[in-house]
Amino acid sequence: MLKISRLTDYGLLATVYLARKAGEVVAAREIATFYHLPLPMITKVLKTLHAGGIVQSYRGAGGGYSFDGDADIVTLGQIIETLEGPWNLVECESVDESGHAVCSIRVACPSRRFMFGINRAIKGAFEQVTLAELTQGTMPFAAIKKQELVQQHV
Amino acid sequence: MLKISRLTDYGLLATVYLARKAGEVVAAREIATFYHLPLPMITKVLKTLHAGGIVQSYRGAGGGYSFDGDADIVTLGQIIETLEGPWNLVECESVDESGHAVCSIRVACPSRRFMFGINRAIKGAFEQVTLAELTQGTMPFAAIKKQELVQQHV
DNA sequence: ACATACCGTACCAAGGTGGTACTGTTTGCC
DNA sequence: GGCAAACAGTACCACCTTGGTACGGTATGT
Repeated sequence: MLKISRLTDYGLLATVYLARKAGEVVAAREIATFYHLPLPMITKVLKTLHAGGIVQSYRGAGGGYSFDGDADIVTLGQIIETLEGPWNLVECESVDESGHAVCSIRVACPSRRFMFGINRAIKGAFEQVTLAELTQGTMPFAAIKKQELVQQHV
Repeated sequence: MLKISRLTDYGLLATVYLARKAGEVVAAREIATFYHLPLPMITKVLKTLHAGGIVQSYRGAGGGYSFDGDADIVTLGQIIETLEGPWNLVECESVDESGHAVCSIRVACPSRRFMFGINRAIKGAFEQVTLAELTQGTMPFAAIKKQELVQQHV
């Protein structure tokens, strides 16, 4: 239905929270209570973020998570990719376990090229928003200009 | 998972097929066999497209569907909106039956503004691709330029 | 030792999606 | 008139994803 999952949304909130306290070790519980969200959800998403290398984790008493990276380098796209996994707008370009194309009418498909392009445009939009901007709460709105980069993808 | 549903995909294919034979009445069966897709799926999606005013329908023997409009005016965005219904990237802006905001932390949410912007950017991307272009198979790639239209949405 | 807090995995209910079936209604044609 | 073609509407179902929970394990500071 063309929307990001709630889990991904939680992940963004958690990342922003950590980025706002960059370098500081914060327990998952603190984030959960701050946003009034169920703790298991936050921990689950933080595990994923850690596995993806977005945040660091510290075990044991006094442990927690922290964002130690550069908020100007980490992008919204990276975070979403980490949380949602690799995705495509349509299955056109997706392949199954054996590496074969999923879509059977792929070569003759009239919408594939467009979808591929829009797919990239959307990913590009996510890629151009940095965590720093998310954290600051400013809004460098990404507009889409047609014919900006006409590409005949073959 | 941030992808359009397969039904919507079918709908795009069907619309393009009709647009390529603009004015001509085509049976659903013809479209289904052309794309090697299950007939009930195609009929279902064509009903939706007709209900949304994208295509015309003709009942009875020799009936079918046809695209009689202007392919330069109909946009990909309109078709998707018809097929998927109104959507938002996140639930932030969605409201329940009584008109209240779904999201409880809405006012303090750090990602809302961005999501709202990206939401619009994506919709804008869809809106800028016309059915005519889809039909021709050319690809006016939509690029996203940051800071193109900085908007401080309140 | 013990409490804190992350790790891994498994589980479950609910909702959405993809697909099918069936009955009705309209219309062209013999 | 009768029949077949083709859309209309609705209901149904299996499957998968999603949101959320539970629980035992491990690391660590006091």
